Amino acid sequence: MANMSSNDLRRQLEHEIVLGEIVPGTRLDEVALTERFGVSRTPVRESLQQLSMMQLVEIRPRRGAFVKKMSLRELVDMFEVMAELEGTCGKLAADRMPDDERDKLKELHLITEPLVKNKDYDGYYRANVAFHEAIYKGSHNEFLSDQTKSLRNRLTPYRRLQLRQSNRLNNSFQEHAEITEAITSGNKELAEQLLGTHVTVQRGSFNDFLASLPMDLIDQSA
Amino acid sequence: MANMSSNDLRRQLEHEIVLGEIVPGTRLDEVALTERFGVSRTPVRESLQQLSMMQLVEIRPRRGAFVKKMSLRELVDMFEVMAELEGTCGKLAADRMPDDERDKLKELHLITEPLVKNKDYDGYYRANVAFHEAIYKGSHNEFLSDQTKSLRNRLTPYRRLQLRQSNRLNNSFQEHAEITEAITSGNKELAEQLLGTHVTVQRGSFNDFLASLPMDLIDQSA
DNA sequence: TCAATAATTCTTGTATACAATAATTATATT
DNA sequence: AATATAATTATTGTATACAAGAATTATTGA
Repeated sequence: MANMSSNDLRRQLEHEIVLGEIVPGTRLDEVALTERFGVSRTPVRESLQQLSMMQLVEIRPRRGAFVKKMSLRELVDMFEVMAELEGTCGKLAADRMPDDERDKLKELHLITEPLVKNKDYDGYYRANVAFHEAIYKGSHNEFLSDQTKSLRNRLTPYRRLQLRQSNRLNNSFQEHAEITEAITSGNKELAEQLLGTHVTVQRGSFNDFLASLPMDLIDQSA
Repeated sequence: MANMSSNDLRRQLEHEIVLGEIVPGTRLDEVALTERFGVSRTPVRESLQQLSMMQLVEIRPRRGAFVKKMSLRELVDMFEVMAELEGTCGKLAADRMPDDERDKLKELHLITEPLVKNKDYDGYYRANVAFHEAIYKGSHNEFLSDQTKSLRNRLTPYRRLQLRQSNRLNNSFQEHAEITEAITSGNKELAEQLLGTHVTVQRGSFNDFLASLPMDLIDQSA
């Protein structure tokens, strides 16, 4: 398939970076990628250029491509924007979701109850993604939905561990209940407010949020 | 200078697309760009890959790169997000701007008064950009500021003509006055609300907004 | 004359070659 | 032995070469 090699490569690397399989800061050696994917440097370089525009990779002239390492400041800023975007999605979803989508959202929430009970972290993680993406789509603004999803992806490496505690799971489930109620009942102000605080801090303090970040992945140069 | 050729190329094309010098839908021929910039296809292609990730260019496999043409739906969605981002910038700026930035904002607003009087459309256009960017920066959230600026750029080709009427100029000036007052006085709710409506509709109707769009630049395929 | 198909040309996508700079290792000097 | 400098190696950035698919033109047959 044509031109797909550089796009495929980009998607694969994107996936690995977002999932934290390639740790922030790692150098992406062109010839190494060449050998790994069995292609020449041309598509490898094109995929790296793409990733650099997605802000997932930093290209330092004449010294190579590196998986982007966020500073604490950058992360805090990004989480703040994420909160706004999630809030906006919730506000619009509360306004615009048709009945079947509201039912689906309720369902997506309810199926997580046993996952919380069984402390199925991986299961809850996946269900959580589905729940939130249903809200993004519920905004019926595809651009907003894509932007929010893309920002979520960029923050994922820094959040993976956040749900790995039983109390956080319970907390998240509780908040989802309120969010679901707000959206399905069409209370857009409440939906916006709940989702705005849900992302970042899980109703805890800013210090709790900071403490939840994996400091070893964070750029301390500045 | 190293690796700068593909980045320079990207920046130059980005500039021309944002300013509408290259009309949406135009095909970007690789060899033509090769000849124009006096470089080989490699940096040309790399810059096109970059632009495609910025959503300014659409690469159709095996048929080339085209300046992205937005559909009406996409535009409406993007303007809706733009309104939210501007509002958020305003809200945060009202909270976070130090005194000197508030003074600077007042000044940026006041210097537009003669421009409005003299119907200096180009001058007002530039001053308007400066005014809004001061608010973005005032949010003291660089990520938000960058995102907002980038989205504004993507929408620019579809807004260039919006201020080309005397009544719109007056209207914009009047709204800026209120926005400036809200931000400098720290009224964040008002700042958010005013900026949210300022972007899109200039307090007019949705139909007025639609009518202001250059339909010839808009993708009608869907 | 028009439609369908074949031949040709053009363009993209990928691989490779070459040049320039950075990184590394070796050598020399104190 | 340690540091500075030179030589070597490796890696990036750009140009070119080649292969495959799309677009265009020419040709054939009704």
